[in-house]
Amino acid sequence: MATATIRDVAQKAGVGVGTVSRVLNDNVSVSQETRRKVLAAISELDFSPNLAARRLSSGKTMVIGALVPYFTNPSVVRRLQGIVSVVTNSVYDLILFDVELVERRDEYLLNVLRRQMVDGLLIISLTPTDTDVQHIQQAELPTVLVDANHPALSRVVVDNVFGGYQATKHLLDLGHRHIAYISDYLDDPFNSPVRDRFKGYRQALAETGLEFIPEYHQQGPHGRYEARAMTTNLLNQPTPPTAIFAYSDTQAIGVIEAALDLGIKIPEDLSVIGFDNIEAAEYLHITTIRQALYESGVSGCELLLQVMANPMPEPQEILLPIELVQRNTTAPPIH
Amino acid sequence: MATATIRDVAQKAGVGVGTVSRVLNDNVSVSQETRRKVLAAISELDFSPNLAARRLSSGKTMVIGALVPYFTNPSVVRRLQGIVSVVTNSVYDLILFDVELVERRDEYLLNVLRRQMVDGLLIISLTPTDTDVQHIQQAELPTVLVDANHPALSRVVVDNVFGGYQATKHLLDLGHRHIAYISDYLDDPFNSPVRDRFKGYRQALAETGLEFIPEYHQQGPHGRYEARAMTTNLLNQPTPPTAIFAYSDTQAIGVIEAALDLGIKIPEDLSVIGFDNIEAAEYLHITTIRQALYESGVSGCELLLQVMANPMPEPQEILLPIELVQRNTTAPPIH
DNA sequence: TGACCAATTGGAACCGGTTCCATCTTAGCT
DNA sequence: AGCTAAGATGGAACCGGTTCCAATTGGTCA
Repeated sequence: MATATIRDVAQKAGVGVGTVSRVLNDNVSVSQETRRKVLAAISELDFSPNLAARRLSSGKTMVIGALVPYFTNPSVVRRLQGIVSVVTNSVYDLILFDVELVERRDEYLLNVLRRQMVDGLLIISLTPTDTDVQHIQQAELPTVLVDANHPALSRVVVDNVFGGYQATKHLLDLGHRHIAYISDYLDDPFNSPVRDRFKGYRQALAETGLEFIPEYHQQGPHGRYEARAMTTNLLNQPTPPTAIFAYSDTQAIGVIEAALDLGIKIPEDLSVIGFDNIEAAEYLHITTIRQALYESGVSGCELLLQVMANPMPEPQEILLPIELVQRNTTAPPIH
Repeated sequence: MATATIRDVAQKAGVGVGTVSRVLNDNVSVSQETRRKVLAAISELDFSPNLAARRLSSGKTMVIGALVPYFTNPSVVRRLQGIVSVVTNSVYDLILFDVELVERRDEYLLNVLRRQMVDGLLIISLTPTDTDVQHIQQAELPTVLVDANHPALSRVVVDNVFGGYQATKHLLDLGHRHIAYISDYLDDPFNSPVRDRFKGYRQALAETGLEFIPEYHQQGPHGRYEARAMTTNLLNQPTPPTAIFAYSDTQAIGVIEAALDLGIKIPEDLSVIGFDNIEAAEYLHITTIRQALYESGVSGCELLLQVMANPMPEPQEILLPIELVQRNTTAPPIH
């Protein structure tokens, strides 16, 4: 069956197309009787308005976009789950843009902006440049950052400096004095948390009067295997660290595996603390800094819906709490 | 800036709108010189074609839909990651429909079909009813099932009966004779794997001359906590099982936690085998049946793209292999 | 040289909604 | 009774692309 159009409905109901449109969009003035007739015609023809046409004429897409980096990253997935839970209960649909290659990030953003693909945009764990922000503002697209920061955009963030500080402080409090940090590349322009946590790490060290030892900071691509390699580097040094702060739980798992390989006991010989509190951290009893991943998605999406409904003059910031979760991978050093 | 339209481009380039459209869609006959002029005008005006308009006039949405149940389920996430990896490298965008409530499943499907929201549809882990299939065929929407089965639709599947058989056989081969199965509700019409694996379980038992003991089958909502409760039920029986086959790794984790609570040692006192081989199974060294989750998403999406490009008269079936992964949660029974 | 054909191009019609404006009722008020 | 205002309705114009048809141009061949 060729799908019915609004004109078919109008004809069948004996009214004009404008009236049918009014019935479809409720709220406007249509008499009871007319509405009844139109609804009857609609159900008789099994009519459902064509989305593309509706979008073109109304200028609204009824779609929210989510720009995510590395959809394979468990913390990103968790945030997305929060987003999905909110979108599912709204009138919007969700379109997913996965940025696997940082070089293609721009392309995506511009594409989304210029083609009016979405009514609102969530950017996850990708710090936008000033140029990006300019583009966004020019396009007047409601946008919310989740786990990324920019003064000109609304955002849901966590105090990563404090998180890095807290993780390091925990190790210091246990008595460790040789504390390493393994992380993603510090100079990744789109990853600001990696720098913030590093800052917190150094603050805690400085506060205790410890010097920062460059050899104790290893950086590389994100991932379990990469973390494993970095850990081996660390543990083969003349004075190996007695504790390792990993930028993410995923990396902490790599650290643990490397230690296992080398016959180094955790937490007796080596303390490990991660970050994020992904599910696997719970299974493996990894001490970590919990951040509200799922909730960040929920809040981010709720904030976006608000901004879309009535644009706010000032960008909003929602700060989510973090918390040390002590489990079984940290303990005082032996000597 | 009000975004430029194709007519603005036409005017600036001194050509007709048809010509601009031809340039945009390549392949048709446009002279070198004209093409150059048009492209110049396009870049000068920073023009990008409006998607809604393109969709309306061409009838193509350039969007693929993915209908998934419980986006929080790790195996579903893994499949989706496979899908995303393929979609990202295609010209299509991905729209995600998360069905949290089974009752709303129909609503989603009909909505997607009738409003021509997508050019192709992937249905993950949701077995469609005959009525659903009728609707899909009526709408002539290219559709591929992933981890779900229906003879009239193309699909990517795994032999779940064999999987259940293999898991149970592994336990039998180790010498177990009291083997329980914990699973989702068997009568969930949209979850056929749960029944298939159960069938395999019973086949293996029967083949060994063992009777099926109803008390050894526990069913309930999917989840770690629910699995924990079911395990406690099992282990408190007069003759508790010496081995448990869990429908999913997530449930196997619940089983392990319950055993830990009760001071029951794994694998010495209790063997546990899961299904799926999600990442956590690797971390926790759970013996399981590996199915190619990520690959199922990849193949499913590739198959869909094929079907969309040139519709096939016959529905295709791709059967992915499964494999026993022996780790540390299964061993021979003590007595 | 004239007929014919292919390549190129312009632009109207169309996709199926929304929206605005003009028109027509009808009730309310003096 | 006459006038006004509010409510209901029809339908043209519009959103911004694609596509088809007709027209123009230039080249080829007999």
